[in-house]
Amino acid sequence: MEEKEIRKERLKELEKLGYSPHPYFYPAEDAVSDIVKNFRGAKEEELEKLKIKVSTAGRILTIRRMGKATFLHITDGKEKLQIFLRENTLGKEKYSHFKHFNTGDWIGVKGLIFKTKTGELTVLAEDFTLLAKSLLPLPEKWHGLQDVEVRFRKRYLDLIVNRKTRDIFEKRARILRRIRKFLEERGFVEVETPMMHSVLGGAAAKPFVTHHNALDMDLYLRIAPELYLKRLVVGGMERVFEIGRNFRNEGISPFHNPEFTMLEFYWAYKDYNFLMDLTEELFCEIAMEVWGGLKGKYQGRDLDFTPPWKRLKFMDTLSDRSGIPVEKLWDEDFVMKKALELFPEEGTPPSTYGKALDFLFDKFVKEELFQPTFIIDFPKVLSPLAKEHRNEPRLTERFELFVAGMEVANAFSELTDPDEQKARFEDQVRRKEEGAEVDLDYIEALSYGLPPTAGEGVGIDRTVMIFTDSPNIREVILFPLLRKK
RNA sequence: GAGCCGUUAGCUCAGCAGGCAGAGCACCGGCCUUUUAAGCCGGGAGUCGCAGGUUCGAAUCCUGCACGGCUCACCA
Repeated sequence: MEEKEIRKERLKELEKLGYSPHPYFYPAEDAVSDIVKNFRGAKEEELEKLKIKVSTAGRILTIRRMGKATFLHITDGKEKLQIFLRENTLGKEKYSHFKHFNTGDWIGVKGLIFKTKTGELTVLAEDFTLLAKSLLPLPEKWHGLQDVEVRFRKRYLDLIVNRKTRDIFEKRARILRRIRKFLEERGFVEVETPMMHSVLGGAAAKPFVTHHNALDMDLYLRIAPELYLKRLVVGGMERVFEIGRNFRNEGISPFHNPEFTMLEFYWAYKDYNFLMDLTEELFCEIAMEVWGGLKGKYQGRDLDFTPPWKRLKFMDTLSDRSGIPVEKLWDEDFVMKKALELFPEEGTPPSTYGKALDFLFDKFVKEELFQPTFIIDFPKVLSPLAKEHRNEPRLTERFELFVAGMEVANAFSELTDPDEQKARFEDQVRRKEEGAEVDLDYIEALSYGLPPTAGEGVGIDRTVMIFTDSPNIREVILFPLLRKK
C-alpha cells in the first residue's frame, strides 16, 4: 500500500475513535514559540512547583515511540517544542490512539510544562487531538529539502523543514516594517497607484501586456510607479511613498525576477544630495534592525554600512577603472566601438550610446562595488527623468547605490521642466529605447508645476538579499516565477 | 536565446568499464515508560524525467524533448 493510502486508513481509524478529520477550531492559547521563549530558561524544580498548564498546537516533525511512552517534536514554524506522551498519564485507551498519528500531522496538545532529565523543555500531554492529517510524508528530517526546484514550487514544504527559509521571510517582513516606520516618522504618506498602465513609462524595460475586455483596451503591467507618484507631488502630497510590485518582461537571473518589489518615495523641496544622507540613515536603520549593528557579512565578505559611504562620479570612475580617458567616454562613436570590441560573441551588442556606456560600466565597475557606494552624476542620455546637473549640462543629478555589486537604489533630483521632459521623452522614442513613450498626461501634470523634488527607488528584494546573506533573489521571494510544469 | 551540468523510492543520495535497481530517513509489523539522528528484529515501497535509437541485453551508450541549476546574453 502506498503511503498516502496508509495515512488515509489512519485517518479513518481516528474518525472511528471520534476524532474529527477537519475540526473547526482549537484553543491554542500558547504558541509553541512563546512557550519556548518564556520557559526555556526556567529551572526544573521551578517548573515542577509551578505546574504550568499550556494549550498549544503545531505540526509534528519527529516521533520517537518507545512502547508505553512517546516523544515528539512539534513546531509552529519558528520553534520546536518537545511533547511527552505517557500511558500512565493519558490512560491506556487514549495513549493507544496516538499510533494513528504520523509526522506531518497537525496536533493540539494540553499539558504540563516540565524538563526532561537531559534538560529539554517538554510538555507532558494530558490530552491531545488531531487538527489535520498529513496524507503525504514530510521531506527528510535532517537533510531537509534540498532540491531547489521543489523548494520554490512547493514553498510550504521548504518552510516546514528548512528553518532558514522561515527566517528569511521573517526578516523580510521586519525590513519592510522598519522602512515604513522610517518614512512615517518623517511625515510620509503611503499610497497605492495603478499597476495597470495604459501608457508605458518610468523605467527602461519591456512590459507585460494584458487586456481589459469591457473597455477593449490593452494595458501594461507597470514597470515603475514613478510617473504616478510625481503626479501626486504635483497634487500637493509633498512626501509620498509606495511599496509594491513592478513587472518587467525580461530575463531571469540571480538578481532579476519578472515581478519584484520596489520602494519609491518622493520628497518635495529636496535634492539628490539630501537623499544620499537619507539613504545612509535608512540602510543603517535596517542594518541595526536585522544585524543589530552596521557591520555584517555577505557571501563570506565583510560588509560595512558605517557612513559616510563613498560617492564616486560615474564618468570619472568608469574612466579610472577602464583606463579610457573621460573625453573619449563622451565620444559616442568611440564608446560604441569599444563596447562592441569587448562584447562576447553571442548575444546582442549595445545598440545605443547609452546602452554601450552602461555595458562598459557593468564590465569595469559594477562588480567591484562591494561596500556601499554611491555612483553619482550620470550622463543625461542615461537618465531621462532626472534634472540636469546644476554645474554640468551633460550630466544629471542622479545617484545609484551599489552594495555587494548589486544596484540597490536609484535616485535623482527630479526633472521638473515640462518642456524639457517632453523633449527627453521624444529623444528616447527617437532612440527606440525600451519603455519609452511620450506621456502627454504626465507632461500636462508637470505643466501645473512640480516643485523641486527628490525621488528614489529602492529594490526591496535585493535589499533583503543583502541582509539575509542570500545569493539568489529567488531565496527572498516566496513564489518566484518558474516555468509551467 | 546560447554553452555547460543535472533529473534514480515521498525525501537525501549511491549505482553509470552495458548484465537481477540499492542505502539512510520516512512508512508498515513486533519489542521497548525520560527519548532526541532513540535502539533492536522483520517488511513493503520504483514509469531510473519523457520519447526514440544502438545492443542478445540500457538507469548506464547515442539522439531529440521537458524541467531545473550555473555562466553568458537581455536588463538604468
